[in-house]
Amino acid sequence: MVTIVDVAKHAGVAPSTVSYVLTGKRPVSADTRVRVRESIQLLGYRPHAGLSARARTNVLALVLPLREGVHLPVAMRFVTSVVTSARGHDMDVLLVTADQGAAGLRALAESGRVDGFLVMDVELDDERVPVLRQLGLPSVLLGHPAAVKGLTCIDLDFEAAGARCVDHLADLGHRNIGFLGAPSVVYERNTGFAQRTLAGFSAAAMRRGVTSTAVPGEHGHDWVLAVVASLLRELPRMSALVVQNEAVLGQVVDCLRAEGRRVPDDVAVVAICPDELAERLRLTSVQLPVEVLGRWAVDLLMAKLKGHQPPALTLLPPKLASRTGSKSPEPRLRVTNGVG
Amino acid sequence: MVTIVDVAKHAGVAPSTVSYVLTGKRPVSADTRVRVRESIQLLGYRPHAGLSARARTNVLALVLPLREGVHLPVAMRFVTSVVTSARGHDMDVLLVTADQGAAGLRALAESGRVDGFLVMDVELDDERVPVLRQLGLPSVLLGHPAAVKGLTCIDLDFEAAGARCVDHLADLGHRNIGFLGAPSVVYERNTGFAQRTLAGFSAAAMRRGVTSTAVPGEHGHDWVLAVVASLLRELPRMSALVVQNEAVLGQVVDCLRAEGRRVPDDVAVVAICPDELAERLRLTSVQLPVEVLGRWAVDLLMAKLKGHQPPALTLLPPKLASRTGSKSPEPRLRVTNGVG
DNA sequence: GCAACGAATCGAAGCGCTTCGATCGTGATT
DNA sequence: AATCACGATCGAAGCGCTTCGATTCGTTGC
Repeated sequence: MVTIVDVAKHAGVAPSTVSYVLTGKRPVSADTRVRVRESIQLLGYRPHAGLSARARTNVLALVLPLREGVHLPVAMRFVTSVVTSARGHDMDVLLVTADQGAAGLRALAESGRVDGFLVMDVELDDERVPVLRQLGLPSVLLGHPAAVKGLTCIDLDFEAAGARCVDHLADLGHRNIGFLGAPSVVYERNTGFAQRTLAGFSAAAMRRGVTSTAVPGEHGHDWVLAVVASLLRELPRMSALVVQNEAVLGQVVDCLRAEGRRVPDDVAVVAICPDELAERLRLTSVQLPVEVLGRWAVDLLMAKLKGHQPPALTLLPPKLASRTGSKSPEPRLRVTNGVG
Repeated sequence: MVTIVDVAKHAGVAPSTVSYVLTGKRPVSADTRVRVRESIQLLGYRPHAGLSARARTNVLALVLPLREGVHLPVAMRFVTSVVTSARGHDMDVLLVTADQGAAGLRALAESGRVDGFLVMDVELDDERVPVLRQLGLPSVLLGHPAAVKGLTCIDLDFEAAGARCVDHLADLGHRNIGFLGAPSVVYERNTGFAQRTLAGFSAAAMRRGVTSTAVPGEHGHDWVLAVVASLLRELPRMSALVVQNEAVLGQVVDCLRAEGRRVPDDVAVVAICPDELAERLRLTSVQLPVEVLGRWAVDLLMAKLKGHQPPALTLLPPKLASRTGSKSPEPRLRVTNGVG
């Protein structure tokens, strides 16, 4: 390993002089500066990251707490999208999955190992937000807390998404609509997307004069059975169900059928999930545009790195894809090409 | 800022003892350990990683060149597996997707940003291998080059996998077997898994006296059509086809059907791919145990970080899952729970 | 011609942490 | 009882880098 001392020796100066050439914290004569630069080049010296490191690392941190209730396949779609986008900007991605919370963020920022942060799974009152605000590094949130001032956030408009489901179903004549959401831990954590969807759903139900019930959706087959049963008990005339829970979506449909309800004839199911999943199960859905969100988030971060100041909040309007009428033939494998 | 010295003073021990409690590199009596832990807790001490050159960064680099022919969904399954395993060892993952080759590896190692390397998409004569050998940092290859001495590699035994497909089909009486492989760029790069599978396939075909033809499988619907047509032309009596190409697998089956061949009645298709995909298409397959490989790779790397010297090459025996006989009902969503 | 000045550079003392040889108690072995 | 062995702990020497007071040395002002 080439150290600053090696460079100093080679250039015939003191290590501190090399340091000053690197940091520019004290004036160095043009002559010496050139000589030191040459030695650095020649020896292939790279300052040890974390100590000097005011230089760009070309690494962005994707902070993704892998905690209970996070649906891994969907999370990984985000990762894929972020990684491929980052690649287009010549950036690598540090996947920070250990949840050390705000302290972890600060430590990472101070260690100088990354150029910026992409933060996922944001809670309404997230403890990491104040830290992000005062941090020297730029950051973008995938999802948004209650107060977004001074931040840069991008998210699907989940409130509108929840409302959109109700409106769609109410337009079709449904008067009793259930809502099966994320696992309860997600609500207990006050995770933004879950709370907002529910709020949008509830408000729209009230506005449209629709009777509704909402329940969280725990994982595990027995739980799903119980949850579906309780929905049917609480809302006997339930003719439509909105599901925001990728992990149990398929099981929910199965359970409804096991209870003797035809889907979608007896119970119309609308999912809020990535398109592919809804496509496979042939369910009407509000699309969760994972790829767009991931790419956009990276673009926003790169813009901030270049010194721009993008808007505090970018909300994508929800899009509903109706899949009731046309019973397509056997679902087909969606083919994704490798990256060229 | 709370330093290790503060903790040591508070606990009434030497700083080195605190360090040993933290790293576990030397035994510390249970009594002392508890006391030190309490002081750490009480003072809110957070070790400042990255200051000392020898400090662990708790980051492992997952080197995954995102180049043509790499199938992203499968690659991301590896990433998922690696990330969740790494999480269990309190490690984060730096996803290095930029293909700067050997130079990039060296730069990364010298920058001191990672503790070790996990290298994917390994070629038979990979330029990165000599660098990995002389690097100070431990590394594990997912896949293996021609010469593995001094390395640590883990891989599915693709040669056996190729042979296994032939044996299975030959046992069923097939005498004309096609092989549809990865895109041709993958072979041109001399990527290990592709070359080995083909070698195993060919050798087994010869051994069993089976007529065979092998073609690479480019992406894009028109290409697939052309490739399938050419296979049927070259091997008119082809009654079985081995496919090692996740990206076009579904299309291949579609094209065969479009050509009037029933699958599996006229043409038995055996895939080499992750189980889930084969399950969805209801195809017999040799399983590509992505999750196991990823987890095992991380375990190997952690073992090396602890100073152990695992075997140079670990090969997983291929497992064939037969899915012909039982036509299961409508494919069901495979549910994966979030991480708890 | 000599002191004062300031830019350029040096040397050494840290930074917080790891690591290694040394030391200090034990209990077990002769 | 003296010795040994060994686990637990300490002290000090680094690690690569920054930082700051000190030291040059060529200018300038008088």
